[in-house]
Amino acid sequence: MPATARSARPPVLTPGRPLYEEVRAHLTEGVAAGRWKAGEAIPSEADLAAHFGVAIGTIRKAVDSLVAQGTLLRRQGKGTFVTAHDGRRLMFHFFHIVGADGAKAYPEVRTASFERGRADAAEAAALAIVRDERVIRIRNVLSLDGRAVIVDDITLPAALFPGLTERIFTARDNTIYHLFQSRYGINVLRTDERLRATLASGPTAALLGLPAGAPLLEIRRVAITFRDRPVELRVSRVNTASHVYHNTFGKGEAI
Amino acid sequence: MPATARSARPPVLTPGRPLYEEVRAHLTEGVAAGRWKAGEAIPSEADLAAHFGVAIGTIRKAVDSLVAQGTLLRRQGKGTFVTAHDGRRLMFHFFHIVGADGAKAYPEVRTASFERGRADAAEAAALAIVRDERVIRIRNVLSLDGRAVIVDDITLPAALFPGLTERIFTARDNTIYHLFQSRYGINVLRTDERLRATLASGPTAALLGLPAGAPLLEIRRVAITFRDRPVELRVSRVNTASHVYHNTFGKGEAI
DNA sequence: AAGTGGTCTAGACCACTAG
DNA sequence: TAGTGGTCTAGACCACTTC
Repeated sequence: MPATARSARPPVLTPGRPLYEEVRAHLTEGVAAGRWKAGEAIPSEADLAAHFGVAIGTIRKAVDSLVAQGTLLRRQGKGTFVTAHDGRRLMFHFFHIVGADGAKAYPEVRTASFERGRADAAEAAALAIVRDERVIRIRNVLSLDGRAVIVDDITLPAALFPGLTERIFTARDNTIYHLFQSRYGINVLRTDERLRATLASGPTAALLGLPAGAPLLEIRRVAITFRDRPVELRVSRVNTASHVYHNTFGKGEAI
Repeated sequence: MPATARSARPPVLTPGRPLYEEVRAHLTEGVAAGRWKAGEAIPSEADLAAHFGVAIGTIRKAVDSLVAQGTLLRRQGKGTFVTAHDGRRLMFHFFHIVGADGAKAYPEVRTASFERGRADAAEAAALAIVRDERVIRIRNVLSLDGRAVIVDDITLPAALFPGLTERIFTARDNTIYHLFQSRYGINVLRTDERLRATLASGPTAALLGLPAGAPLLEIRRVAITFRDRPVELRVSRVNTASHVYHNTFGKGEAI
């Protein structure tokens, strides 16, 4: 069959852009809409090819990009699955504090406060909501190697997290992004971070056991899901006396 | 022709791993060895397919990964080129300081000192050289919007940069990584960064016009080329009063 | 018109997982 | 043994660049 003679396909694939992009968009929509939930398998490549009326190679190209993006996960012989945020996957995808020697460390989290309020101007701008919209504010203290090292101030749009209580929040046995996903169907796709150096003061200094004037690394992170929707604002203050923020650029594997 | 009946191919492709990985390794080797220089075109996909004795689709898969890695660059209708570090490509790939409002800014660079010396223990460890090996130390002051904001202390293994003088270094009209590439054939593939918060003191404070005790963001970066070879150690100290370090994780494009 | 990369097809066989 | 993803082929046509 020549490449141009496409057979009839149930879902309308609007022309103008490559088929694999159409397929990719449909798959992404399916995940975002919860048609396939985190950890579940999507249909086999052969089924998808039949469903969309395209060759299996086109399906593979679409799935490839979603695997690269982190939305899907392939397991040879088993199937293709929606990525689940358990198993510490995003733990280290989005947590970049390591020991000064580069050793990874799992933080121990304690929730210091959990309150409801209304968005101020900065929060509203970061979360793409209107001012005075309801938000949830959480303060966590993270310890590494038994010492308090990080203070996290988290702001969530309350509308996205109905029924979230301190009890539910602290009872989670996994990362916060896993909670987002398992309870609210929110997949964090990417984060945007801005880092500054500041000086310790007030309650933050006290929580970290530091004198006023000690240097702190401040990380202002916005977590983003499908359709560029911000779902979380998190301001972290890190004592970098014995831990550092670690980061690599470029996907170059050795030859 | 069935998939298993491969025709004779001049370069021996060792079995055991996928053909496209073999091809990828050969292409990477060619770039690393300078067979095709930065900005030059590699052979066409059809030529490569004939040369390696594989299908064009296999070549495409190998090239795809090198394009994703940033080593190669495709231009439809023209060819596939070795990425050149001019045109500010790596400028913003590896320079992450932006205005507090997120606006990109081009730094103005002034070289404050250029000296030769011998590696101390920390430099030797970071650059994978032996202690007391010859190094070049450069101190740059970077200004954004007319104000000194960053002090860079750069350490280079002298063996990798023969004949590098302050005159050559400061005469460059482009980024330092472009100089690495154009004069020494060194392609920076990736960087490893560790960030801490520190306090301003001594000459750094003076260069930035800050009082002692002001908070500074310290970035310790190692630049890495093929075969995981470190080629540069750079310690940057950034005044984040009106600029921030910006960073995103996750390649998620909107649906 | 010729040459390049970009998309897509149809089908083969291999490697892994499960019943 | 059946079903899944992983690799690879051979060839078609399209879109872009250059002459």
